Amino acid sequence: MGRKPCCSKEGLKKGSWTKKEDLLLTEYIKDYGEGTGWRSLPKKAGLLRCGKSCRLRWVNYLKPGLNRGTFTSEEDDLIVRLYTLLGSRWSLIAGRIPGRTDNDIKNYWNTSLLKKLKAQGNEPRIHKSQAKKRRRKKEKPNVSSQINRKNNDENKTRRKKKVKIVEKHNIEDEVATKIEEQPHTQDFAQAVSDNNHNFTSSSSNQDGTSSATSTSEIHSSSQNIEDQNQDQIFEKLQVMDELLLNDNFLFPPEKCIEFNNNENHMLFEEVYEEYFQLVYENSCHF
DNA sequence: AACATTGACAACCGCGTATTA
DNA sequence: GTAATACGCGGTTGTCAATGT
Repeated sequence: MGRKPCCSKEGLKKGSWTKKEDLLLTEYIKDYGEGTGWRSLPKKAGLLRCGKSCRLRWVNYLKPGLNRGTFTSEEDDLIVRLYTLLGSRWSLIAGRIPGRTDNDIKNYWNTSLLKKLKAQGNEPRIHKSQAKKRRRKKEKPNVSSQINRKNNDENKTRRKKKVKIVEKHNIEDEVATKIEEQPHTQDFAQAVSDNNHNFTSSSSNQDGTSSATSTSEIHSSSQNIEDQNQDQIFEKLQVMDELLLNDNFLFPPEKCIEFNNNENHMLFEEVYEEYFQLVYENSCHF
């Protein structure tokens, strides 16, 4: 027994959207907003489409502020680095590139960027913890009832944790709390510095790979320490990623004019800068 | 000119997760 | 506490225009 389809397929239109449909959807969302429920939206808006289809059309094509121009080399670089760290978590990657959607980036990656990188002999490697997650996901058997039960248990725990975080009124407290939760990672800057120190014997090539030099034997013998450092850095990035997913942290400081007079602005700027510093300084080692 | 191939991107599908009844 | 429902994500497919033969 499979899951019920998200909507009845009978009488619903599929395929490319017409201008009229786009207009109906845009007008409806302009009047009532996005939060009215996608499932009921098509009926209310007078569309013969599945709610899912409406959401996709809005998010990927009609939503204001989307950047539909060609990808710049800076964006390419950022996508590669984020992919190396996060794997194919396109929505997370898109969240760091204003104006781009997950679908955009995914398509661009699959059709152009990956080929370009392969041609340069520069195929990115995903950080090992992301690779592990991927394997686990693939191996996971499809037993929905058991999983549902397990999920509900896990949901409960997550909800409790979430409530705990929401109760915190001060973002600074939240940052401090989350950092404290990470063992041996109290000082991000120090960790970056330590990490860089460990890699002083390595040099980044133009193609993004790293190569050992005169102290390669030290590098080799400290493999475990290096792994631990990478894991620590990666854990930090995950914590920061969680923080940056907070609405207040969504875009870079220069894009957040409303934060300019906000007491949290400096904190945001620091977290954001440190996040990207970590991405840039460590992605080639993952 | 006709057909085949390729590339880009829009859209669909199934699944996992979050929320609600 | 549980099952049903809704949402969002990532993988995949479909479509169409551009290019090659």
